[in-house]
Amino acid sequence: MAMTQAAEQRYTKPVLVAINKPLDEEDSLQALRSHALFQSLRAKDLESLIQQSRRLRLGHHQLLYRQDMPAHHFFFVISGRLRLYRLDSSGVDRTLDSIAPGDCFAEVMIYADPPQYACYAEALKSSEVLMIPVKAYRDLLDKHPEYAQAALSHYAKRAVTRFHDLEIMTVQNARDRLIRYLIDLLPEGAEKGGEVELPLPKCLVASRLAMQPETFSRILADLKSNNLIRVNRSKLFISDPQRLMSISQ
Amino acid sequence: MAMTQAAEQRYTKPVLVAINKPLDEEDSLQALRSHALFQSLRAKDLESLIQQSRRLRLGHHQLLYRQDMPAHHFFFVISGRLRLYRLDSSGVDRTLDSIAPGDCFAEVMIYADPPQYACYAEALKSSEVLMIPVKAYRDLLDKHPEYAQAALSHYAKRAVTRFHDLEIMTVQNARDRLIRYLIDLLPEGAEKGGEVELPLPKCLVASRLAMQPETFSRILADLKSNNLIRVNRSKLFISDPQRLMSISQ
DNA sequence: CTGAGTAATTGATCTAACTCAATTCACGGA
DNA sequence: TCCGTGAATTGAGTTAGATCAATTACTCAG
Repeated sequence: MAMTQAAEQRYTKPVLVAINKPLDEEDSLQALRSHALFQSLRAKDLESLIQQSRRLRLGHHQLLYRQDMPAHHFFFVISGRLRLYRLDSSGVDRTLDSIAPGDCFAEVMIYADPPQYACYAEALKSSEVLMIPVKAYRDLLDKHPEYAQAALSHYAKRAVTRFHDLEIMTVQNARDRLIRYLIDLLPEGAEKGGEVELPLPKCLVASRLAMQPETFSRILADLKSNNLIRVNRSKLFISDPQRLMSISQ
Repeated sequence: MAMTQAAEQRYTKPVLVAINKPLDEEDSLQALRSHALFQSLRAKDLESLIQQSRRLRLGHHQLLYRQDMPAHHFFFVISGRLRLYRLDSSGVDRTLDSIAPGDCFAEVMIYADPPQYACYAEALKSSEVLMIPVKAYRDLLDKHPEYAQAALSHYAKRAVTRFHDLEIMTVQNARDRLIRYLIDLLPEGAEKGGEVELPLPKCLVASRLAMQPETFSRILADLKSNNLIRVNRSKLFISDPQRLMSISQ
């Protein structure tokens, strides 16, 4: 797709350049403390980890890393939003994941061998991320094996999520993939219905679900005309998830 | 698909019934010792874990567990082959993974909450698996946090694999998904070409790749007529992976 | 506030892949 | 070894979704 090839050109330059901003005045890192990977850490250890990290500010569409780059850091999103995507030889851009504040990404690099990024990561709007050295976290776990529990639990969850994502993609038709994707966006226990916000612009959700933007648009229009959803920009209201699911078969 | 609905009926009964076969005469468990999850375990601890486990013999098409069943065990494959699949409301059977001897599966259940299987598991031919209590392994890690390192590494690898599987499925056309799938089956460093064996019957590979068996068959026939592959039963010879990949675009 | 550039929508083809159907093949069990 | 049942293949017809094209609507930077 033209868009990302443009991005390719635009950001050939200095990926991973840190801003040496002090990290003491930390209200925005509150969320970090409650993340599964860090919540069991003693204050002192977390402090030290943060000291070794750098805060990065990313502009709209700015590239953070490329696929196959050696991976010396993983990331925690402080604010904004990012996406992970792959680019293949013919330049087709396939979106694989979107990442919200409070999430970690590329954290599997802590134990990857060889440690290199499996995809591109770019900011979808201006964002701030914490860039944590893989080595620092590994050293911490080596010194305090008891911290591994939380990490294990997090990794297991991650593997389950990816498995579930794969499951959706084995559904053979575009409409049903989209329906399942939407239902997964609903918060836990919203069987009565609710509003969901697309974590990506529509054309990227389409890419994530292996369909064309036109197809995405048409399916949404169709669901709308059948009163299965109400659409307002990137916000969708799903009144009856049961019925929506039953359409999917 | 009719097949698995039949399986549904055939095996309504006693899933997870163990055979109390002594596990001392262990040559076949050699592979277990070299698995990432167990290789760092001291002999005594591994012994104890095995003592708490049961060896299960599964017949052709026998169901091991169902999706949504509470998960008190995870599994190591001693011999044979299994597959993981989902069944949706309309009875469509979607294959998600195949598992070979030496592999573990459902091991993410060790840290899942709630611990319940995310899919069905059935033997593709007569197989033997070791059924390991989740609690036993957790207790072991609680007692010996130093063992967590290996587990973390394994889980990270698993997450990366799933991510890669997802990546293939975001490819929009059937032919290219199949080509990438085949190339991934090639052993590391077989750029010169080589033989791969399909880990599943063709109709299940088709399901895994979200296409119909007919489509799978036609694509294979087409690749064959273009001298891109040679087919012999479930064995495929790929003479020039580069060229195959370049067809895919 | 305004305009440029991208995203979203909608319409009109076209084609890859699905469906249905019929035949051949191969594997597992007796 | 043979037999039966499900797997694989091949053909014909249909359709979901891709592609191409044109318009409208947002978004963001100046």
